[in-house]
Amino acid sequence: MKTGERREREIAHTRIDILEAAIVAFTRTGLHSATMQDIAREAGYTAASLYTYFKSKQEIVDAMITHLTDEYIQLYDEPTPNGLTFRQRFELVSHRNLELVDKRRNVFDGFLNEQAGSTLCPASGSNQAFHSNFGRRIQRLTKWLRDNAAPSDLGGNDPETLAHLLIGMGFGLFHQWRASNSQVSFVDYAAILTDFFFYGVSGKPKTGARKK
Amino acid sequence: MKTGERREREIAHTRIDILEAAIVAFTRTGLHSATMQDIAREAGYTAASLYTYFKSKQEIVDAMITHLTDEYIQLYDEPTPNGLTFRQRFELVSHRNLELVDKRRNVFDGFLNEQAGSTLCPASGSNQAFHSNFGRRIQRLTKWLRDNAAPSDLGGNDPETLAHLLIGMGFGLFHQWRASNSQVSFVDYAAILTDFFFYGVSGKPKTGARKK
Amino acid sequence: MKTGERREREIAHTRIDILEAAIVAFTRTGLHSATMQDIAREAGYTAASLYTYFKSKQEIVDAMITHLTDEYIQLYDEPTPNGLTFRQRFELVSHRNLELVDKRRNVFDGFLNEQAGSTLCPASGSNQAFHSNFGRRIQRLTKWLRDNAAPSDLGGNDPETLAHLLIGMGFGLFHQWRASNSQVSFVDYAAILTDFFFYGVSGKPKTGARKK
Amino acid sequence: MKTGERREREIAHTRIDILEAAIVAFTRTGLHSATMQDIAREAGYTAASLYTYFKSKQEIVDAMITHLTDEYIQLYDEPTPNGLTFRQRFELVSHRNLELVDKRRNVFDGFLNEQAGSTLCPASGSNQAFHSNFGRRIQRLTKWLRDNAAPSDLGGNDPETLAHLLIGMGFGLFHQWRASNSQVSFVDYAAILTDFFFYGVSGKPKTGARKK
DNA sequence: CATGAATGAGCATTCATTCAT
DNA sequence: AATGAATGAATGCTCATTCAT
Repeated sequence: MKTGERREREIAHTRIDILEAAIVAFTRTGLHSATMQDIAREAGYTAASLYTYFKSKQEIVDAMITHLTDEYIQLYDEPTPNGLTFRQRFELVSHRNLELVDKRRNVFDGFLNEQAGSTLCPASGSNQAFHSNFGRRIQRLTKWLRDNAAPSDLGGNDPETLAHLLIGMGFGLFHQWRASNSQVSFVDYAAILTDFFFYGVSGKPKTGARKK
Repeated sequence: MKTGERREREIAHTRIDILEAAIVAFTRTGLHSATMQDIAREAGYTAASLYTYFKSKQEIVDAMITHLTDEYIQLYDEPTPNGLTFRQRFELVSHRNLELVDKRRNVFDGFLNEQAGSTLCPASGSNQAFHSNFGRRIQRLTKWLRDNAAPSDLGGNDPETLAHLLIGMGFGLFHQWRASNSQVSFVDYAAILTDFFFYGVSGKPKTGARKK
Repeated sequence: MKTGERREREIAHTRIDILEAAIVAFTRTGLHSATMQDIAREAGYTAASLYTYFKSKQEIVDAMITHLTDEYIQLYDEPTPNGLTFRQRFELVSHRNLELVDKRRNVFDGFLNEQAGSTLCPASGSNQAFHSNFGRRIQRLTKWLRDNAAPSDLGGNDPETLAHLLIGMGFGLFHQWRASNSQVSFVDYAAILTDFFFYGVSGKPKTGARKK
Repeated sequence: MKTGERREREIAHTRIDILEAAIVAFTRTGLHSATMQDIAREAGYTAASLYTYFKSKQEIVDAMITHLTDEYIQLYDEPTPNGLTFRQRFELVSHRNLELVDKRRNVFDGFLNEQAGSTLCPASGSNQAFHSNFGRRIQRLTKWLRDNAAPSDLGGNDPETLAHLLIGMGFGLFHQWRASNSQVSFVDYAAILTDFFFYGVSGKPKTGARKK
């Protein structure tokens, strides 16, 4: 007889399976167009069964967004080698970041397609979940900047503003990558992102004046 | 009896009216949630009447996106005073840009809410319209950079990449603006955008070393 | 072009048609079992069309109950010949009453079947409508008793109590009639009802003591 | 190891427990709205377990109706003191009757609410159970009248008709009682019922004229 | 025997779209 | 040209019932 604990673990596992299936289904068909049947089919269940694990479609959507956000946030919790400069840490984390986006590229494709395709279309209640989760991303990145950069490293810029700029830049580069259809991995954009983040269009100073 | 030309002008006018109504309806209720009746009510017609001017709801959505993109693109066609430096021209255009976003803020709110809320949800094939229109924005901005900046102004960066970064940054700042609930106008972010675009976090060089 | 008034009349007419169809459907299949499709089929529409005239299934149910109650109440508003004794008026109205039940026998069959079949099963919101409409029946009958009987005619009994007893007796007799499968019309029970109402089991006094 | 007999007794006991739970569940939520889970929860089982004791939900409903009817019928089998007049016996049995209704008031509330609320809604074939059980009530009351009343006591009325009238009157009074929200016990209506049963609205003859 | 899990069969409701007037 | 009315096609969700454990 399974212990309650074990059962709970199984349920949690099934929930994750369903969420991953939902990601696939939503990514393929769109957040709104994807039906419970689509998700169920992808997960290997019938639509009715999903209600054993989630109360409603909305709950699945919300949990999925939170799931993706959790995954993103964990990225900043992974340890980094000691003794790196801020710029080196930045590049490392950017690399991880783009790596994750690459892994989840379909999700963002969906995002670009639907969102852009629509350019607008606030559903009903999902917004809540998205909003708070977008906020969580911003906050985690903001905290990372505060923890890893000296104020002088940020040129006196507000870390929260920089977080918004960075996430926006990520979207922009992602779009270019997808549009280019090139074979390069998205992580290769980390260098561009880093350079631009530190120096903008003016580029790294050529003179040796940057001693410190 | 109206001439064919006059009729055509009237039809074109009605189409624009409907598109503006659609923007309001979609912005209020969401791209997917907004029904033909919602749009019709906003436009002062009945749902059935919309079919006189558009073949389907999708066509309205597509036309609306194109309409908004046209509006955006025109922004770059407005004349600018002569004798400005690149940075001055950049700031001026950024200002116009954010001004337009401010005017259409509800549209972008919708975008952030629904899209982000969903983070994904590609309709079915409609995305085509978005995609091509997003591309048009990128292209126009890219062209503007090419026309207005000397290669050295861009630090050797690819104008198209910069266009992607800029549009992404715009989204990021817009989100911060909306989340902050402050009374500042969005156009005030033009300075931040400009500074960051030119120097990244390192900021404008303080020393006179940048003579040349 | 139809005037608004004429349109309204048409809508009202269609609503009644649907209610009558609903009575048939509900009577045949049961209040809960009958689907919107059942009602629509009976009314010659599709299920979707019913929503043009009613907001929900519940609204149809409520309107139907009210419709039936209205019909019942009107029965007491029809004029009666002058110069009748209370007993004569009572018998006349009873006659009309049973006549209506006869006409609507299927409705009451449904009532007996489902209700009895279940003997209990308070749905969800329909109760409200039923309750208030059952109350309306009681009140109208109570008023009729007050208007048509001198207190001495009622032997000092509370008219409202008598109304409850009468309606209950009607149900009881109806059940007997349906169970007996006899060819007699239900209106023939009016005499039994009247005799019992006036004298109970003791029956009409045999002596001529019932002068004036 | 339990003997087959003992097991059978246990099963029968569990069945009764489930039926009582069903009464509570149906009474609370309605015959149709109450789900197997509702019943199971009330009975301290899971829905699946109910199928060990009953073949289907319908079987539970039917058994429950029969259970309630059995309880009602037993009422007439309880001994009554000797030497009472018919009227005294009638009043005694009426008292017991209303007492039972009082005890089961929720059941009848459900009846009034749902049934009346619907006024119709025959399930599908379940009605059979109700019908036959309603008939059993009538028959038992009819038999009681035959056993306890001399033909003259009934004024020559058909006992079966009287049984229908009485049960109907009971429903009518019950409704009044519930609607009045008064603190009186329902058994207090026994006097009204008795008086009306014997004399109708004309009331007990005041004069001694009713000799012979 | 009890049950967690799974499911098939339905059902009310919505909505883009058509068409006669 | 405008619209009231009608509808086909979906969709989320519920629930009685089954079955392996």
